[in-house]
Amino acid sequence: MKASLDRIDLKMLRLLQDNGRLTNAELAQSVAVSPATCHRRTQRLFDEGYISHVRAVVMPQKVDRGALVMVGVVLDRSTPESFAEFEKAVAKLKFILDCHLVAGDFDYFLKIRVGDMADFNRIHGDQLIALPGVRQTRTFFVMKEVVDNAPLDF
Amino acid sequence: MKASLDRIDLKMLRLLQDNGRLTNAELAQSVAVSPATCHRRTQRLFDEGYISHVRAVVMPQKVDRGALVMVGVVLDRSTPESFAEFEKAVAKLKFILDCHLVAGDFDYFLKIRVGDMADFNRIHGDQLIALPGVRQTRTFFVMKEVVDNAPLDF
DNA sequence: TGCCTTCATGGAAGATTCTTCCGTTATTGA
DNA sequence: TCAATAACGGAAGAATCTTCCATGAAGGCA
Repeated sequence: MKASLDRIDLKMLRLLQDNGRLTNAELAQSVAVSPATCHRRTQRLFDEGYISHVRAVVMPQKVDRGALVMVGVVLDRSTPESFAEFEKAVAKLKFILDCHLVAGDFDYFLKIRVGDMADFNRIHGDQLIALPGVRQTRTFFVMKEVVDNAPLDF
Repeated sequence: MKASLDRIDLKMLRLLQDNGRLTNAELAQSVAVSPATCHRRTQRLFDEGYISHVRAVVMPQKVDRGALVMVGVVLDRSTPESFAEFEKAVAKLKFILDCHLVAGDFDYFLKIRVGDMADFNRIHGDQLIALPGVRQTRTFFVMKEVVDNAPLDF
């Protein structure tokens, strides 16, 4: 958005996106500036919000969250209050990775991670269709994760 | 999967997921072990694949990738070769964040980030419908990102 | 029980890195 | 051209990393 990122900043962003554990010294060498300058620039990337946070990516299969499900949701009514209530309730469900208001045949798309299909069926019955204003849901079980959460290309 | 994670390992995973920049010393203090032990445990979490990588999360809006689109794809034929060819081609398109083979009305679901709708329309015409074996696509423009890529709850 | 093996832990210390200050250089605008 | 502003790299004290080693706990077995 802002053109206030020069070639060095962009390279730093890409390197940190690929490896958030890079030390300042390594990063400095990779972009050919001094550690002091690199430190200052990195700090700016955080301070000005170019990097929102740094996250260790936990392998879902290793912590019993190997099942991925996409769910399309249609609400009863298309009122702002109805949307707001739904979104507020969704925010409390920690197994929901994505929740996006979309244009098209659905109102919302959800991306959900659980242990297995049995888990999902229980959650679907207990918590999803119980969300406020839900008229119908359509479930798409993910059979193969071809690409999941790829790094941003910029 | 493996029950080889004790309470300390799990806490470390959660803390590192929330903040991948935690220093070893800080993490050690948070989970009440010595820096040496913490260092050894962290290394194990990486070596054994509990943490696949650490990533700086770049704000899409700041690098002109503010538009998010979900796309459902149906292929011409449901043969293994057809699927393989499609997946191979998808892997080369860097603007695709997610690509999942699903059960249901679609064959694949894509999650795509671009600069704006004009960008997407160009990409849709040039690259998406040109993917091998695509019979039809259905586009869902994201109007509001309620939750995007939430941390894994485990 | 007593002993041995195995394993995880914390202290310690040299090596590395971080973080900040400061003088210098490059860029901008009048 | 010249002054003002911003960005740069060197340097150094503080903090951290990384590894080695000795200690102590847990489990198996006679």
